[in-house]
Amino acid sequence: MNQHSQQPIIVWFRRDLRISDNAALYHATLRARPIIPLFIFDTDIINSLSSDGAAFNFQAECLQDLNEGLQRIGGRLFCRKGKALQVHAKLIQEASPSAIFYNRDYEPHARDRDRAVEQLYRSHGIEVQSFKDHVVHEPEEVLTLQNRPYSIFTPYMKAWKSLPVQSPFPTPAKITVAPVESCGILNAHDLHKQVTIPRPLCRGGETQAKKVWEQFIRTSLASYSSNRNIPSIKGTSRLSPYIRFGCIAVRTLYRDLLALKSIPIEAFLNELIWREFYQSVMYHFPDVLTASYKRAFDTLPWNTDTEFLHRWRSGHTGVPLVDAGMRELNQTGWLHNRVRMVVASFLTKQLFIHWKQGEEYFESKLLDIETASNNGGWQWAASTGVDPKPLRIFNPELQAQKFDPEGVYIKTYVPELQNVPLQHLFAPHRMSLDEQHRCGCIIGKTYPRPIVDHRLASEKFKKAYMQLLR
DNA sequence: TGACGTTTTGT
DNA sequence: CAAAACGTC
Repeated sequence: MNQHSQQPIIVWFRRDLRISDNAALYHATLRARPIIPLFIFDTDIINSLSSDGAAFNFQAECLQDLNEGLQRIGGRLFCRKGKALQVHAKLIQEASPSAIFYNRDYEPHARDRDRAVEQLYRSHGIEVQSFKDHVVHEPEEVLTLQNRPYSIFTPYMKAWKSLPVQSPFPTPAKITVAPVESCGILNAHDLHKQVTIPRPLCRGGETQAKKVWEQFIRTSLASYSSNRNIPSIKGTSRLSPYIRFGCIAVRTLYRDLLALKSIPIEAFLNELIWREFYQSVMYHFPDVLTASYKRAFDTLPWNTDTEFLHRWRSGHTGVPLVDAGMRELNQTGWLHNRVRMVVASFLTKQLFIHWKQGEEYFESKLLDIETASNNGGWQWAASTGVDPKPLRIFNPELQAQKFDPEGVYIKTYVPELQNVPLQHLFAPHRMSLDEQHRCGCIIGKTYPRPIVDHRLASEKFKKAYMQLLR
């Protein structure tokens, strides 16, 4: 081999912390050159992200598992800390790479960063290759007949399903690495991030992700469409933190789903498509990240008082299902999707607080936070986004009756209501004083009175919203 | 992945 | 007459 063929290829891992079905890693191994598997603790991202330390610990677990995976195929992971561009500039000097491979990210700030990095490498005459990996179909691939992006889900979903499917990429059997200095895997403590989430939903890593996915298929997928709405049972896949960090490829999920016979996959598949729909919305309409898609709604008389916001965040609104949800979020870094919709509807349409406030709080707490899905979900909940629907205002009391009929979920997270009889559990403030004393739940004392009246607040929001529609 | 009031249906 | 279906916001 001549000198040139020994020049390594950098595989830059970002949101694809796995060795199986990884487009960039797989394509790099086809070149039969040494590889530098690289992860950067990007100080620009770390400083701007409000994520709880638990998310950084989760990331560290993912990186640990990735390192072990790479070791099994003869390699290892190299980590650096710093501004991405500077880290790359230094690495170019140290390692004289022949190419850099990475998987594409569709967030505006990530695209800016990647453009700058690409320019840097090209200015040194180094090959740059990026790959589709974070989604099954990219924002540029799912377009109308006029080559326009979709802003309505159903036609998007139909177009998405009509596209040809890429098979998963095989896991490399063996790689050779070109060793460089590494700072080791940094967790929340190392990065000076405070951990406030006491019981994170799950541990990170490709190994865990595979187990969770296989168990979901085995035990829960068949009943997904009905059980996914019940927050007290594990009816959903709970894969979202793994998908966010790329511990498992959505390509693999899609292939596994299509291979299933006699299990209905539509409901679950649609959730994957919703995720890609919002990736597409963010990519084509990046302004949604700073303002409502329907701009007029930003002029509604939003409540800027912080007392309600604090009570919502901490789960002390006096509305049992809302409080249970916010406490699940605060304690585990995850929240059941049905309850996400309920707490989001409550913040925006009962407390009349702008969805940006809720989006920001979710970003700070959720292990599974993806900018596109979070933004899309919040704008959906606030009825300010794409995919127009009639104004929907959730009634937390009815939602609880329907989806937590035994009150199991509420009692798990709101121990103050432990002994409240079921017929009062969803509206404990309607108990008589006698009943309150009998079950040891004193409204205004051991559990708050609801901070808003659902009916009044709904009518106020509906009126303001409808006025803008004209 | 609405709520709610009204109409129709099934027993 | 309860439950399902429908229509409207």
